[in-house]
Amino acid sequence: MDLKALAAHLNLSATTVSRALNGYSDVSAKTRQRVVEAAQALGYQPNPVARSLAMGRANAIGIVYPLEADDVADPRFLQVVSGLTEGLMEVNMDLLLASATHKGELDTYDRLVHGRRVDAFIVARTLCQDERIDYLQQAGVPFLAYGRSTDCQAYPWFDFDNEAGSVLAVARLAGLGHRHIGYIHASLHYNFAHQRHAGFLRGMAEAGLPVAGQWLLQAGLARRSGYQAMMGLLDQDQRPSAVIVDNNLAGVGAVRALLDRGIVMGRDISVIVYDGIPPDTLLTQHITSVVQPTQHRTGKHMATLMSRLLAGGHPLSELQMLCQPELQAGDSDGPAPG
Amino acid sequence: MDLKALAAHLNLSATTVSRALNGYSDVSAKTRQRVVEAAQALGYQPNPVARSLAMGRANAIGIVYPLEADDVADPRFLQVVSGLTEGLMEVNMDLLLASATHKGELDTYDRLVHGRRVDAFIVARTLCQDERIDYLQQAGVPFLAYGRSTDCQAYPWFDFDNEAGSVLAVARLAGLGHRHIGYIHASLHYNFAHQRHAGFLRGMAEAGLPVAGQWLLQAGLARRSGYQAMMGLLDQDQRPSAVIVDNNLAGVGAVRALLDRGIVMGRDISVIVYDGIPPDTLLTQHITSVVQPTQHRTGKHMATLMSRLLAGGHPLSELQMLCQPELQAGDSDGPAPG
DNA sequence: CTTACTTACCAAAGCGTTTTGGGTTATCAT
DNA sequence: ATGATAACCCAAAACGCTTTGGTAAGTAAG
Repeated sequence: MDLKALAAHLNLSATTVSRALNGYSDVSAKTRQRVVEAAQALGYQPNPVARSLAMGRANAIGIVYPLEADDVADPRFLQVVSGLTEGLMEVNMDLLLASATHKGELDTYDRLVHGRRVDAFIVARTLCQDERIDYLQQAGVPFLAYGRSTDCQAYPWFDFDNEAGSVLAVARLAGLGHRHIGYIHASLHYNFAHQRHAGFLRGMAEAGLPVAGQWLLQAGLARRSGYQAMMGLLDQDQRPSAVIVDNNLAGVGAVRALLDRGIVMGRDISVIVYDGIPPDTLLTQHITSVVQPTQHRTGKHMATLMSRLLAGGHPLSELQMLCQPELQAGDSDGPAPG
Repeated sequence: MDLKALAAHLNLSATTVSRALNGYSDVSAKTRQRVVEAAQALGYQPNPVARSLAMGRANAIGIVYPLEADDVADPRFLQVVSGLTEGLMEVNMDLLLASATHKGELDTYDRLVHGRRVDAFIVARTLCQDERIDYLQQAGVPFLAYGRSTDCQAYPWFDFDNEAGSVLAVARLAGLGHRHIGYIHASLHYNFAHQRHAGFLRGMAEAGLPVAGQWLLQAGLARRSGYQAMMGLLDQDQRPSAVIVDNNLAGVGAVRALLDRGIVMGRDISVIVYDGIPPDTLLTQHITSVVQPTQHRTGKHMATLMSRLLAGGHPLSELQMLCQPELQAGDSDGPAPG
């Protein structure tokens, strides 16, 4: 059942049927209804390939993920993708997944956009200085960044207010009387880590607390790495009475380290972790967390931004979205000792 | 740079250029080389959309995953997808990701295939009786199953020899002198669980060992569930001296339960887990495991099968692939006590 | 020197839409 | 009545490729 057949069945031209279905105004209400009903009844579905060819758009967006990165295995990624596909479906767009070695990532963008397979990209895991963004900007390829880079004035992005999240966390601990607060963070090349780190410093300053260099530890984006960082912290002569971990991967490791050492969270030490602790880790305590919208909602938000981007005509302000984090209280923190 | 432009540049017809590039035999070697070189030099890339329209194929395959399932978060899924995209890229196909609620899953297939967005599907997490497979078979939509259903004669699939894997595991434990072997498994509606379970029974029979019903426990596909199952096993009056867990999600939980109880693997109890234990779990021991090709290689294998399927003309035997598992020795098992 | 193949190429007809640039009829003020 | 305006509708071109059904030139066989 193609457009021509439908048109013949209705004694109309293909043009009119097409325009009726696509909401053009030069079709009478009566005709439009007739068309829509017939399309429904006969189960007509436009051929997206023909559509794309005629319109010069692929009606698909691409997402490239690096093959060898630790975070390929990050389940959260898949959840974002899930929300994304759902949102894109509503505007009749497809999501194309491509993989690339880190080295070949730019080539992959090139191939996809040059080959007109996708209309735009989503760039995930943004770095402070991100060559992918530089490349796409310079090549004039539309994209939406999941996370801002340092210089983010000129392109669309979706991000969390990471700085505010850390300020929130510090304020909570300071309110509980903590004066010695440690901080475990991912590589500051990741902008989310950079922002959260900045927020930590600002929060400490606002609370009038000193920042101790030896309690500022960098960990990789991996559970084991967080484990080691926390162990390192615990082995120091002077321990902080509270610790913030800037990502949940390292957070899981950090919490496990405390358990292994028999240190009770909420009593012996206070812990706040970003993004909570996923239930698959078999840790029973409720960790006090800085939380953001669910990954799934995040995906839907990005779909919205994406459709605006492709529709065109939206000012940049409507293509940038900042989500405020919240503090979710658990029982992993408590009043400072003494 | 489109085909016509390239043809004009070469003083050839578009037909000839197209046929030269697509390996038709009615082009002289000299001309073909000239064309290929010019295409290379001018950076010509065929427009896949136009191509698809002309050929009546989408040049894309679809993979639908359920939104609410536990295993959306399964990192292994993403790794398979990674290998898949890589393999498909080589044959110039795209991977389209779609999500669906379990309820709406069949509709999604319908929409994608009816809308000619994809040429074929990959069906993952196959059940013994799988309505998706029934549907696709009956609808005449090409697909490749990742895992067989019970009745798997008539369609293409990729699978592991799960039964052999369990036989291997039992034989190893029996060889170590174990006579009392427990088994924790996922829902037998999953065919992989069914097959592994059958293999367990066969292995026990072949070793002349009795199967104790109270040591045959079902757990969900989740770490917590495996934790609880192992705890249940440990709380019984009589404990087995060895346990096999049929999936690594439950396996992680089971191992954690042993650690929490202070039971030392390899000394107090022997443990074999399917698919190993991912490094993100912060468990230090090397668990003896039934292992399969990496997820990434699995994906590439599936890409191969898929391209055969779409090329047509291959007998079913070349569209079905069974991988043999191996036993990877660790230090979580040891001789039976006494 | 035909006849019959083979080789190397090409014009034109699709593929199923959207878009362009009208055209026809009714409506309305003049 | 008449020109202008609006409201509907449509034929044909375009999108960039593949495929069909040739033709012309060269070669081999009769």
